[in-house]
Amino acid sequence: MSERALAANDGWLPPERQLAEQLNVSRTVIREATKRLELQGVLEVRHGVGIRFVDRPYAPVSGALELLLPEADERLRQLAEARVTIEPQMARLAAERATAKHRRALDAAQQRLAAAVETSQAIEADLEFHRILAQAAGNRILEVVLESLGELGRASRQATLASTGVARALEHHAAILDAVERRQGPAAHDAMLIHVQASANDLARFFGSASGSRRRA
Amino acid sequence: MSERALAANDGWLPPERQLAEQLNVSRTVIREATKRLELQGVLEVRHGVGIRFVDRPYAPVSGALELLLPEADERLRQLAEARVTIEPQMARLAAERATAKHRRALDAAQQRLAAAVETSQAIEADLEFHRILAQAAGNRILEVVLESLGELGRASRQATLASTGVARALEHHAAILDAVERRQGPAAHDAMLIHVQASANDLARFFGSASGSRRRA
DNA sequence: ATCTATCAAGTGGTCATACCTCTGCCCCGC
DNA sequence: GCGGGGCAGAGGTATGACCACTTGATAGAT
Repeated sequence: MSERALAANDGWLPPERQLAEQLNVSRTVIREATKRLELQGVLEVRHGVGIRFVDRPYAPVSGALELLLPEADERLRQLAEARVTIEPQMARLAAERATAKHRRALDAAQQRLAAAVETSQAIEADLEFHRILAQAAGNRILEVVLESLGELGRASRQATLASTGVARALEHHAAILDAVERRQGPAAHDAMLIHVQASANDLARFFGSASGSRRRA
Repeated sequence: MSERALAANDGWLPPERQLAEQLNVSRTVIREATKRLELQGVLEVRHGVGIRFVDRPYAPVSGALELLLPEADERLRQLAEARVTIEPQMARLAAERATAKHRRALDAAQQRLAAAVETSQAIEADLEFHRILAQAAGNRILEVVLESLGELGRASRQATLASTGVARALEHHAAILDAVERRQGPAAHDAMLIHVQASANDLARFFGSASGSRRRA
């Protein structure tokens, strides 16, 4: 418990054995602690490699939700519904609170989406756009929840983006972006509502189940 | 690995040592597993007593959010904002989907709130009302998220309920309940919006910070 | 007889040590 | 130059002992 202790030059922690000695506890308790922190999304433990810091506050949330809804199709339905519930409101907040930095980042994500050639790149750019919007909204709670939902729906985005192409997503994002630039909260809300409802409908069509349209918010 | 195995007559698991033997693994791995499951809200481990099953799918979520926003006042602000964002929408879904069973349970919670003498009883009845509403909405994801938020805001409810009394909460709940009975989604939405905005304003006043009113949803 | 303090059994929590498994990288042979 | 083998070091598991906490039974005082 001296000098640099567990300072971690890069994001890596000292080995478990060394850590145990530094903290004057047994390796057992170190292991239990790392396990907890891993589940909390603070650490990542890699067999044969080491332990490093990460920043995934959404990990516990997606984990819990995944465990909660094992059946993929019903999970996606509720996922889409949750997004329709939350994202438009969040877009409104984002439009009212976004700083210049946020707007630049949104712009960059939009350009990355336009330039994407691989589907995976498009997905990442799409997620990034929504993530920045959540950050701009200035509510960490909503941000983490949405991030978790995005994580759970990564696979579904694969399906929808592949079937409808990125053109429509680009169009929708542009409308949202425009509302944010003009600081028009309600407009951003409506634009986002259109966007997520379209995604929900795609998903419903993809699975052929019931569902349908939803009204205002 | 025979007979009743880890059947758990009541909700209790066999002791760790016995469990390890039954599953042919060391106690170490049993302990790591229980730790994980405890953090997932599936088990509760009590020193000197034993391990039992619980059902707290919201535990990881509240844990993550708590770790995310250590400062109490800012957390409560964002908490209130998140509730304003989500709960009205959820009330609308609940009004559209509630079964007779749900309506009876809401009624019971309402009566319990009216009959509460201790503040703690009132808090539980209040939480119960919102919980049932979330269940009626038929979206497990939103339900878990809201449950987590309720868990985090338990302390704040103490303050607001004590300062404003239960009378106003009863009134607001009655309006929501009425809308649910009549299956009026939008009415339920609006009634809930009034309710959570009032709570948010109480909180803001309680802390004397900035904040203020919020428009529609 | 009742109440209280003490104790003992059983539980999870920690420790120490040894060994297994996986990963990354160096180094040697080709 | 390149590819494969092996080595060092990381986390993963196994074991056996002991510590700390809860609970309830039990012996004692009142």
